[in-house]
Amino acid sequence: MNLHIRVFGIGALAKAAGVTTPTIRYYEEIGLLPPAPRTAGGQRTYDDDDLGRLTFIKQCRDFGFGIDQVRLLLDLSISTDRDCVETRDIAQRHLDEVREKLAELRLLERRLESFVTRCNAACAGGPGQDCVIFKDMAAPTKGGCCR
Amino acid sequence: MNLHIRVFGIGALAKAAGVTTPTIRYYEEIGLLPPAPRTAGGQRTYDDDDLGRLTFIKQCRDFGFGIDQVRLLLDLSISTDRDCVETRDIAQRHLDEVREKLAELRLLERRLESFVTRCNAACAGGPGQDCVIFKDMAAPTKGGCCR
DNA sequence: CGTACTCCTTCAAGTAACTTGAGGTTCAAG
DNA sequence: CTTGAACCTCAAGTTACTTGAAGGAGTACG
Repeated sequence: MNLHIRVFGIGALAKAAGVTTPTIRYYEEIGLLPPAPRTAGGQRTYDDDDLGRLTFIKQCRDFGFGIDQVRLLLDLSISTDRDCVETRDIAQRHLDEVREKLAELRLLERRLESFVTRCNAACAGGPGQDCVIFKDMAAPTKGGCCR
Repeated sequence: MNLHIRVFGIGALAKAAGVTTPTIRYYEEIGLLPPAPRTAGGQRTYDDDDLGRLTFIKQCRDFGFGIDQVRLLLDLSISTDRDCVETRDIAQRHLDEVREKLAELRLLERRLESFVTRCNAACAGGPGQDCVIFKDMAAPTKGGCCR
C-alpha cells in the first residue's frame, strides 16, 4: 500500500512544526525523537508521523512543560494500559505552578509600577544616586520596599 | 574614626542578604561585587557597604532584572552626573516586559484550565492514548487547540 | 556533465545564572 | 590541642537550546 506517505527533509519538518533545525537534531540526540532514517548521502528524512510527534512536543513546550514532563507525556500518549488521569494530574500540577508564577508576577508588576510612579513624582531628573529607586533597593527590607 | 565598622565572613553576608555563598563568589567573579579583602588565611571579609551593595543586587534580581541590567543599575546608582530618568526608563521597560509575560501566562492558564476540565468531562479514566489532551496536542493548530 | 546554490552534516563551544561536588584549609570554641 | 563548622579553589553540571566552523549532499540550469 504505502499510499501518500509524504517524506521530507529536516528543514521542511522544522518549518511545519515551527521549530529550528538544530532543535530537531537536539531532540533526536536526547531521545525525544527517534533517530531519523537517512538518505544514501546521510541526510535525515521524516514523515507525517514525525510531524505529529514533533508538533506535540512543540505544543507541550509552548505550554511550559519541561523536557522531562514532555517525555512523560509522550509515554502516556502512546500507552494503552495507563489511563488519562495521570495526564490530567500532570496538567493540573502545571496549572498550579502557572498560577503561582502569575501571582508573583502580579506582585512584581505592582512594585515596578510604584517605582516608576514614585520616581516621576519624587526625583525626576535629579542625580542618579538620589533616585528613590536606589534608596529602596539598598535597604534590606525583604519584599516591602514599595508598599 | 572608623567606629562600628562591622566585619563579617561570607556566610554571614550571605544570610544577611538572602543569597548563598557560592552566589557571592560568583558575583565577585563576574565583577558585580569588588574583590573582597582577605584574612591572613585567605578568607573573604565584608562590611556593611558590601551588604548594601549585595542587597541592592538581590532586590534587582528578585525584580527580574538580568545581570547586565543590574550592572547598569549599579553604575547609575553611584553616578552623580547621570540622572534618574535613565533608571526610571530601565524600570519602565522592564515593567512592559513583565506585563507581556503576564498576558502570556494568563492565556496559558486559561488553556491549561480548559485541558483539565475537558479531560475530566470527556475522557476521565480512559486509556491514555484516547485523552483529549493528546488529540489536541498532535494537531498543528497553532495556538488554538483549546479555543 | 559541470557549476552554482541552498540545504544538510558533525562536532565543539557558548548562553544565563548560578548549583553541586571534590578535596583540602582556616577559624573559633572548648 | 582537637574537633567541627565554615571556608577555599577549581571543575563540571544544570536547562534547553543556539551559534559557529568546516565541509558534504541535493537540485536546477546551461
